This record gives sequence, structure tokens and C-alpha cells, in this order.
Amino acid sequence: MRREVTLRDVAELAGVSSRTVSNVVNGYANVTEHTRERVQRAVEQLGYRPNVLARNLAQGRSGQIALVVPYLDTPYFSELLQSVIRAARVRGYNVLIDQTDGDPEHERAFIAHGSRRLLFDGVIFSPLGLDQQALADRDPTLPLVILGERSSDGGFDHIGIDDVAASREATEHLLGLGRQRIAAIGDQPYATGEAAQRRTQGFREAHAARGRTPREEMIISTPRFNRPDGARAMAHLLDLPEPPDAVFCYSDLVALGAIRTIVSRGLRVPEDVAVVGYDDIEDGRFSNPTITTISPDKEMIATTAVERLLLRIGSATPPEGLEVRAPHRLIVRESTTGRVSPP
Amino acid sequence: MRREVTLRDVAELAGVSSRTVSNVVNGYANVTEHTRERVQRAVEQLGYRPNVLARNLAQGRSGQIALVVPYLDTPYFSELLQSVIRAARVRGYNVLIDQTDGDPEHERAFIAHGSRRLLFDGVIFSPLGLDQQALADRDPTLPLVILGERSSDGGFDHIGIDDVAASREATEHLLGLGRQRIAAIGDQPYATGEAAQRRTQGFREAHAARGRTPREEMIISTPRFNRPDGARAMAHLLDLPEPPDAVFCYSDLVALGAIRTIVSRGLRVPEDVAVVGYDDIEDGRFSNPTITTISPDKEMIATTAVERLLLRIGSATPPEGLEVRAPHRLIVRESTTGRVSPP
DNA sequence: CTACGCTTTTGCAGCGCTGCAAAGCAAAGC
DNA sequence: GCTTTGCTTTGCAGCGCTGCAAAAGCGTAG
Repeated sequence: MRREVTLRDVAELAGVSSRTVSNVVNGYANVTEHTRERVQRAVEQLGYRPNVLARNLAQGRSGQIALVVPYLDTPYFSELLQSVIRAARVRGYNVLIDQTDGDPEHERAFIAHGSRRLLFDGVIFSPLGLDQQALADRDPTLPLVILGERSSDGGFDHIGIDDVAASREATEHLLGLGRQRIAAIGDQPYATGEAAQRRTQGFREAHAARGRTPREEMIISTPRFNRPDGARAMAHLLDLPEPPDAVFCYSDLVALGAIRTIVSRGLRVPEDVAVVGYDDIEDGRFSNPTITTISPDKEMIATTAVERLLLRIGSATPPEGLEVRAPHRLIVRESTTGRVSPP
Repeated sequence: MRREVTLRDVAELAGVSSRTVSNVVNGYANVTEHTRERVQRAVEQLGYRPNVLARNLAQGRSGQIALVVPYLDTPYFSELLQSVIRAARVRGYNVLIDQTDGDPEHERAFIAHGSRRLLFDGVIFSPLGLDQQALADRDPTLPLVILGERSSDGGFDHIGIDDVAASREATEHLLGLGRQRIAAIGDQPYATGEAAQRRTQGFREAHAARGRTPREEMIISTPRFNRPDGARAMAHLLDLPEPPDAVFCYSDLVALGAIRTIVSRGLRVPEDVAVVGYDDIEDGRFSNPTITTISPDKEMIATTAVERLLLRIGSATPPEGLEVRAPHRLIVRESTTGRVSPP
């Protein structure tokens, strides 16, 4: 590969010092119009483009942030990724993706020493199997924003929606439709399942508010929040002596899997079983039936995450860990109320 | 942030030169066991981790490759991304994502001068609106692998499945089911729609092989390959005086949108309209009905793309542009043959 | 004992840029 | 006329690492 144009080359052509070229390129003040123009011309003539690597090395930063997610082929994460990339780009940052496959060991390693130093200046982390211990063992100098699961211990920012409230609303919606036996799919009654547990809590609270108690055998745990898990759990529920007439699924994928099972048994959604999902992924807006769901404000989550992270990166004394509640709303679609205008 | 441990620090502790530490860290030969051990100990004691940025600057490479795709929230691309990341990681490379939003100008700019120099050593590009001219104007020193659309002009590798053959098979499948009026959704009869046009060609060839001719009014163009486009096109088709009894959709998302429209009009899939998709995304395996589709070997595409790119990056004299045909197969599901075992 | 060839280790320059502080310079003030 | 002031420009060091070539060690041969 032929040698690239450097600052010095431009400086020579423009008849100034390389430092001045740097000043022009970076838009620093205090450069006379005359000088600026000459340098600009030289830059264009040579087709100079700054070497980002060298700049970053000199500045001691990388200009990149890492986004760590469990799975990339999960629509929720790919939609989030998209927004994060956009938000970061606007602010001059690149995004490195790291997919953990939900492996707690991978997550732990990542957070413990940032995997490869100086490859990124900070991390937006959406953990799955990260326990309190792993969090405590983290590299304390690594600027960190966590999405979803865990709440903050003060050293990082945490952004997520109010899972309890959202789940209460979702369940309340089903109760309001007069459903009698409401199931929940997605509980994770173990250390790393905080988010799932908050949803179960909301599920219970909604029942309690009406003086009812959910049937314990209808709260189904699943290892992940994907279609197969949803399909499997639903099959189990339909095999019960008294199958449910409604399900609250902890993700839209779970809901899609569940619906698949219901329909394949010749039952109808929502007539026989009403279904509510969670995440509001695009799939749910075009599935058969379309899915009633909890819609978190993903754009806001992504933007806030990037902003907070850059703030941490930028300040010598990191700000107090912030707990951010992103807004959410219940979007009612066919999977609970049926087709609005049948043909 | 406290100062990081450098090679020099390790050297001092181990009582050797920093160059020797570098040799040990990089596993170069010709280091005595004795020296190696001492250095190792020092490395561990100080918790030294190499500064990737500095290394890359010194080596004149970035250790990163870019993956440029139109949309990240499209399952096909996020599934591909996942495989690419995995393949690159194994080979010691990081992946930078760039989403073009299908903007031809963005694509052109990217390919013309690699956006930001030295941020990546090569590019895997899945273009949407890249015409021959833009390709010709590209930075010739940028190692490049293109997926999907365009065929190679010799200066880069191109990897894709045989669109014509695949589309022929898909259409033939519908013809074999005895369908009479088969529509196609997704044609793009303009310069940048090469892939779409190849699919239309296959569609025509399958008809021709049976001595039939597709109805021109049933070949519908769409700007993108997403759900809304599929839904819209299908609505148009169903409004025809003689609506189709089968549709070949140029992506699974289009198929999902089309199915949505069909069902919302009270028609049944496949009884009234059979549907074939393209891409084999996970959604299609869990939708109602599940989608018959053309399944490209994504894992192979990703792995080959990364391998070829690294080969280009590594060699001073770039290899001849390779045209790689990835395998594909038709996967038959409910959207054409109905439920296999109704309850 | 010197010479030679081989392996191991070292020193230095430099990747391309920016931080810092000093130098240069023109206009203003005494 | 000489100093002060304030803006522009410059030079140099250094970010942390590796390439290169020379130096040092070391065993063997002459």
C-alpha cells in the first residue's frame, strides 16, 4: 500500500508547521483566515485524511465505545444497537460490538478488564448472567453504563424501564378483559434473573390489586426469552388440566413462540388465549395476530446511554451513578382484543 | 484515570529491555526459557496488557474490519453480522459496524475513501444502492469483499448465492403445487437492483421451463424488502380482478408482510394464496404459518467473506477477484404446503 | 588464543498525531 | 523609541509500541 499523506506533507506544501495544520484540521480558534485557507487548499490538493489511530494514541483515547449484548440476532438488541450506533456516530464515536452469547464467564471477563485495553473508552453493557459479585470485581476505572437487568451500585449508570409497573399494566390489561386464568412465561427465579423477577412481581401485584392470586403452576420459567422457549412453555401450559385463557410473555419473541403453539393446536388468539408481549419489536407489528406489548422507549434508552457514557468518559471525577427510568407504554393490538375491523 | 502499565515498566521490573518484553508478549522465537519466564512473571505481577492502539500505529494496521450493511434491524443482516463477528474474532480481528440506511451517497462515500482512514484494514460490504460507477470510483487500495448484489469486476471478491437458480427453484415449487397465477414481490427494475433482477429472471425461467409466461401485472416492484412493502404490494395484488393464488417474495420480511395482508382480508395461507420467502430468517420458522423459503448458507458466507478479506489485507499483491457461490436450498414449510399434522 | 557463526538481546528511530510552552509578531501604550 | 499585550505560529517531546540493524554472548573450530 502506498504511503499515506501525513500532516507533515500538508505542512510542507502549505509552508507552515505541522502543528498549524493540526490546528486547522481540528478547527481550533486563533488561526488567521489567510493561513486557514492555504492549509485547507493543501489538504484538499493532497487529499489528506487524519490518521485516527495516531490521533487517538496521542490523545490517550480510542474514540470507540463498546456495546456488549448477549445476542445480536434478537430483534430487541439489534434495534437497540442501531440506535446506539446512530447516537454514538453523531457524537464522533464508533461502536464496537461484543456478543457474549449470554455466557456469564464472557461477561465477567469483559467487565473485569475491558478485554483489550484502549480499544474502547467505555462500555454500554446489557448483561444477562452478571451477578453482584462480578459487578463488584469490575475494573473500577472503566466508564460503564448498564442497560436492563441490574440496578446501579453507584459506580455506574443504569438505564431501564420500570419493569414492575410495566408488567402490572400488562397484566391489568388482561384482567380488564375478564380473563380468568392468566399465565406468565419468562420467570427466572435465580440470582441473575432480576429483570424477570421484577416482571413476575408486577404480574403478582396486578392480581393482588384485584384481590386475586395468580396460580403458581401458571408462572413458567424459561432459560432465555426466545421463540423456542415461548413455544415450549406454552405447550406445557396447554397441557394443564385447566389451561390458561391469557398469557403474559416476558418478551415479544416468547409471545411469538407461544402464539405459534396455540395456533398449531387449532386454538385462536385472542379468543381462546389472549397474549401480551414485551419489547415492541417490529415483528410483533406484522405478525398474525399483531401483538399487544409493552413498548420501551428504545431511542431514548440508547441516546441516554451514549450521553451518560460519554459524560463519564469525559470527566476526571466520574459522576454519581444515575438510575434512569425510561418511559414505556402498553400498545394494544390484536393478540388481546382481536381484529379491529374484520373484512 | 491512573497511568497504565507499559512495556517499559515490565522491562524494568524484569531487568531486560523493553524490546525483549515485546518479543515475549508477542511470542516471538529466540527467547531463552529463562528470560521468558522472568518476563512472564513481571507481566503478571504488574497486570500488563498491551496497548492495542500503539501496537497498531507502529504496525500500520488497525486490527479491525468494517462491515457495512444497509439496515441492522433487518434479521438477515443481524444474523449475518453475528456470524461475521464470530469469524473475525477467531482470527484476532474486531468488527466495526456501519449502517448506511441504504443511502447510496453514504455507500459511495464509504467505498470511495473508507470513511476514516486506518480505522479498519478492510471492508465487507453489503450494498444496496451501489452502481457500477461508484464501484469504479472506489479507493483501489482498500481490501474489499462484497456480499450479495453486485458481481465482481476483478478488484474484489464477491460472495453470494445463485439468485437465478434459487428463484427458479422457489417458483418451480409453486408451479409444482399446481398454482395458476403466481405473483412476484420485490422486483427492482433499475440500475442498483441487480439481485432483485436476478430473482425476477429465475421467476421467469421457471415459468418458461413449463411453457408458461408470468403475468406482467403480477411482478410487483418494491423500494425495499421489508414488511410494510410486502404488505402494501400484497394489498395491491389482492385488488386485482384476478388475484394471485401464490406469491414468490424476495425476502422473508416481504413474505411476512404479504401474509399479514392476506390473513387480514380473511383469506388463508396456503389454501387461498401460497407464499414463498427468501433468506430463511428465524422469524419465518415461528410465524403463522411458518414460511417456505430459500435458505442461503449464511455461516459459510460470513466465514468466507472474513477469510477472503484477511487474505487480501495480508498480501501485498492482492489476489484476483474471486466469485464465490455459496450454497442454498429450498426449505418447504407451511406457507406452501399447509400444516403437516393438524391437531 | 583468535576467529567465526549462531542465537539472543538491545538501542534507537519512528508510526502520525497532539499537549505544552516558548517564540514571533503586530498593534497599542507609556 | 521601547515595552506591554494579545493573538498566531512553532518546536519539541512523547503517546506505547515495533522494525531494523547492530551488539553481545556463547559455543565450536582452526
